[in-house]
Amino acid sequence: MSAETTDFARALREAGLRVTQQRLALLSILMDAADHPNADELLARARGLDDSMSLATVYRTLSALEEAGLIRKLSLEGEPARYEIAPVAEHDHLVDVETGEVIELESDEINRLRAELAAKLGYEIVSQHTLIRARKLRG
Amino acid sequence: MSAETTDFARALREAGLRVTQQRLALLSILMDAADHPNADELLARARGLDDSMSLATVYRTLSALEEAGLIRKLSLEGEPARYEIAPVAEHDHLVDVETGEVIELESDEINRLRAELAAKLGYEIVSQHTLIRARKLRG
DNA sequence: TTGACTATTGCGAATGAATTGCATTTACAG
DNA sequence: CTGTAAATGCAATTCATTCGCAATAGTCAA
Repeated sequence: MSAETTDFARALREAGLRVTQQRLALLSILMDAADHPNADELLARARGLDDSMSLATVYRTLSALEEAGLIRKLSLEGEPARYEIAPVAEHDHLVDVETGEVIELESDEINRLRAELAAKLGYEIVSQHTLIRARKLRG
Repeated sequence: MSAETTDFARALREAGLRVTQQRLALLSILMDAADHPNADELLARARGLDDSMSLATVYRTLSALEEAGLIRKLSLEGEPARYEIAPVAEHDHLVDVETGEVIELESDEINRLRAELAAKLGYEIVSQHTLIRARKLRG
């Protein structure tokens, strides 16, 4: 097993989860994914590694991994949720309204403003996410 | 009819939509709502005014009104979408993770930062929304 | 006003993402 | 190795939302 696989196993154990083929498969698929796959796409890719995986397991695994903080669920409007490996730094998303492409946005400054805004109201932020729908400008 | 009802009728006509009892009812309910009701709640309230309204009509009307820019759909994680009258100034939302209460946030500054961010990537913003989940700090 | 045209509605059935019950399998502690 | 609870696969279910279709009701022109 590669170093990465070992890391996933440790991460699972630290989260109090058993290390299963299915969980390792989904984690490695998400780690390698350049895009933000949804449950069906994850199932299709996972079956390339282990053709017995079921959709129910994909959903249950994704919930468990999200709860453990290992992955992030990205709920978009009118389409199935997409998933990504939990980013080291939190980031927001920009969806190209024409192509559906998802672009990751960094902005510490925005995060700081939001934290201040919440604090002013007497709240501490649990999670925050900005979703921008945008159209590519003609070059 | 009150001035408000007349305004709604004009708004509908300007959007190229027929002025129906159902649309007026939903618009006035949303205008008066202090909260952010979902489709079921809107149906229940609408039946107080017109007990023949159907859930299908609620959904179809909400889509039409949203498309016309008269209302805004607020998609939350794991629960039915909620709706609000289209605000004069765009704003974001903070959801209290303990009570489910939705608080509206103003931040021109954040909006400006997001527009800049998008422009830098060659995009023009179609819509943008920030959802913060937060916990009330002990006084 | 009246009639005609077509958007809108109500109803029930259908859809589709996500969840669940249950019997079987598997991880892993002892 | 063995026992036990956790995890899985499958099929059935849930629930928000959408759709087909016949009936109704806005709107527009005469």
